[in-house]
Amino acid sequence: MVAKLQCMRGMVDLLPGQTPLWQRVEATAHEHFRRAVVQEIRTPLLEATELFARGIGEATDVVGKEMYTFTDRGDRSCTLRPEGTASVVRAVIQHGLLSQGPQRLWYGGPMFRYERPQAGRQRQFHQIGLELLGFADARSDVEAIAIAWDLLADLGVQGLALELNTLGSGADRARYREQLVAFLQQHREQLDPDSQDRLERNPLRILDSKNATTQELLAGAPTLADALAPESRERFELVKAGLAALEIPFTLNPRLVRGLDYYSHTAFEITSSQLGAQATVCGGGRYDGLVEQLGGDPTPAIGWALGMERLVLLLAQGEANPAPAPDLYLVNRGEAAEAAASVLARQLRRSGLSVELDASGSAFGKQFKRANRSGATWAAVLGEGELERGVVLLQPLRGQAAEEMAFPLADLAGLLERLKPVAF
RNA sequence: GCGGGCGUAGCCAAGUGGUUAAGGCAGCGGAUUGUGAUUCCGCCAUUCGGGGGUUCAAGUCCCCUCGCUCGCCCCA
Repeated sequence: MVAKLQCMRGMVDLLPGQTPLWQRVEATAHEHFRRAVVQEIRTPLLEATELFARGIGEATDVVGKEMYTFTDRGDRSCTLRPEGTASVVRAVIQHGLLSQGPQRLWYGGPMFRYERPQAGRQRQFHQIGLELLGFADARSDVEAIAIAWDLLADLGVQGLALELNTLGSGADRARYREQLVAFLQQHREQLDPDSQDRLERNPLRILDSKNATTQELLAGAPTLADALAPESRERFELVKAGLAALEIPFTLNPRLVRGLDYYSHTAFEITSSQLGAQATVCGGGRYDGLVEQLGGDPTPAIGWALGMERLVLLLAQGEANPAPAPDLYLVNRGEAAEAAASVLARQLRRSGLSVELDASGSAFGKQFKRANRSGATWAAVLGEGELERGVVLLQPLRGQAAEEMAFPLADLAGLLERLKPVAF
């Protein structure tokens, strides 16, 4: 036997039992975006590596070690997108969309990161994301968060928590970064190895460390909140007040530091305790500097990304969807009758019914067995006898009384009238 | 990249060195050549993720490797 082929590590197939749930999530998201007047944008999966290097930040793990990067035949360095924001911003700049005013955009689709897979984390994963570009007001932060919150609530996800923090302006962060590094340098030996490493590369991320002794040490460290300029502080108060006015509950998490470089001011995560180690369902924040950093005019913006796999995990509860039952199962046998059955199946399908046509040519008993198991509401029988009489036999499969009715093949309208109310 | 657990059929699963790898579900064929329940009968792993080794003998022990899984890191 030839060695079995299987999909690559960290890549998964979504089988027919799972796709209905994905479709429901996507349809719900689309509807929420429609109501919020947010338009879809689709960008290529493949981008020049430089886009992510410049946009996300060289110091981040995503860029440093998780990207699917390769050289194409034209010797260009290409990367499979590890997230959506950089591409959206690139497209917006490239096509001058902001000259037409602020943009309210959403995107969806696969993202790629070369990581070790675990619960709620794959190498190819899917995100749905929102980007509001050209909006500076704190109310846009509130609106972005509210859209995510309401979408998740509408889907029926239980046990979610919104965590909120502010990273301040770029100037605030630079100031705080110095204070933090100065403090931590004095206690360098007490830091865990990872945090020591981050002291040079990305010191703010140390705040997020799960190491217990590092966290004890941080208790005495200067806080980001204290380093905020008054305007930044006021801005954050407005965001909190806006969320409170919408009755969206949140908890403040001063250690919430987004991993990607481009965030500023509002940062948030929506998490679930039921997800294991990868608890974040939705993460986002404000990124006022990114558009300019990628070559556009300075533009304030806020956005978030929602992890589809994690969301589906929360909704699935291990339940697989059964195969959908057809409205009608068409039993047929005999050369001429089989040909007529194909025609009939097509006519019925054109009328909107779901019809399973038995193409096996097996004995009637066998076909009926399959008809019954298909879960169909009706069995229709078209054999040589029926064809000669120009009728099709109709039999309800749900009830025990197997009342058979003959309908003229020519009178398709009458047949449909009989079928539709029950077939639904 | 690092650490723990696990790989027997499409799925669940017995088997802890001794002759032919239980069982269940699903599937397929038949009993029933024009009618769906149930039942009954038959079929469905020359092989235990893959490779090497130890042994008279390996699904069972050892090594390597691949994959899955949970966690670290990181993030959605």
